Amino acid sequence: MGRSPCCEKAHTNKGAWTKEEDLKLISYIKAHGEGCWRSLPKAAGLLRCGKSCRLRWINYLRPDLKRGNFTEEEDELIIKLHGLLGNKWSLIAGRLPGRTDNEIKNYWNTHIKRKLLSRGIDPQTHGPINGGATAAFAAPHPSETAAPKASATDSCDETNSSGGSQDDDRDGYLDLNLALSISLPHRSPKRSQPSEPLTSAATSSSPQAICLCCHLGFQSSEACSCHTTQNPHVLRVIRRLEEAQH
DNA sequence: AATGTATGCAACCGCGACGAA
DNA sequence: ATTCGTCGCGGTTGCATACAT
Repeated sequence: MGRSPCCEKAHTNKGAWTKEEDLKLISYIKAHGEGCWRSLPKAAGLLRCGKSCRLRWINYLRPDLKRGNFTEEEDELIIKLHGLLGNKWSLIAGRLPGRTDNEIKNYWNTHIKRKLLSRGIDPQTHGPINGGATAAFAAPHPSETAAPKASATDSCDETNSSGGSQDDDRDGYLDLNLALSISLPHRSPKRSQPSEPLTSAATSSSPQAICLCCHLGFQSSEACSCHTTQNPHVLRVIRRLEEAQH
């Protein structure tokens, strides 16, 4: 039972994008918006698969991209977020306006890993390279657990009652806005209908609408800004966390 | 100047999640 | 409840460039 290919590979270009292809993609999206990626290439006159178009747009052509070097503040933010979220590059990117998950992932692998190693910090555990001492950013590492999404929430609910070193662990995050009101970069209309009831549920009526920082026990801190978010995607993330718990 | 090696980045691949039928 | 199509994510690859010898 094989999976059908995402596109007709025999008639698609691969590899680096040409200026002409870029222009076609940009002008099409400017005119029609980010619609269905699968049909976009044909409509735009591109011999590319939809995935390739999406990637090119998100990682390179989007007008709101920053480009350029990462600042020291961005470095530190990425390190902290990675300590909390693990290799969830899209979530990390959501906290860094103008940066893409791919860019951050590359930057992590080429720069920050080395930076941490030079500090004597293990880039995966965020703890000291030698010795099993408590990690510098000791939030449960999603990539190290069997159920990453559940672990993030479990760490909140369970450690709140069990105490432990949670308070110590939080110290590294207190200056972070962890209301993962992740401004997921451009969702397709199909998946983020403005008319979806999620918005209102997230902001007012639903008791389920609790931001991740609340889940992590930060609701009494300045880090929590769930009450300010209007982003329906917040609830999407939260809902998944909720589901993972049950 | 030529060659080898390291580095950085763009792009691809495979898989899981999700919604619609 | 199941299947199918699509999207998005994370890991990996491969090319271009920089740097060293």
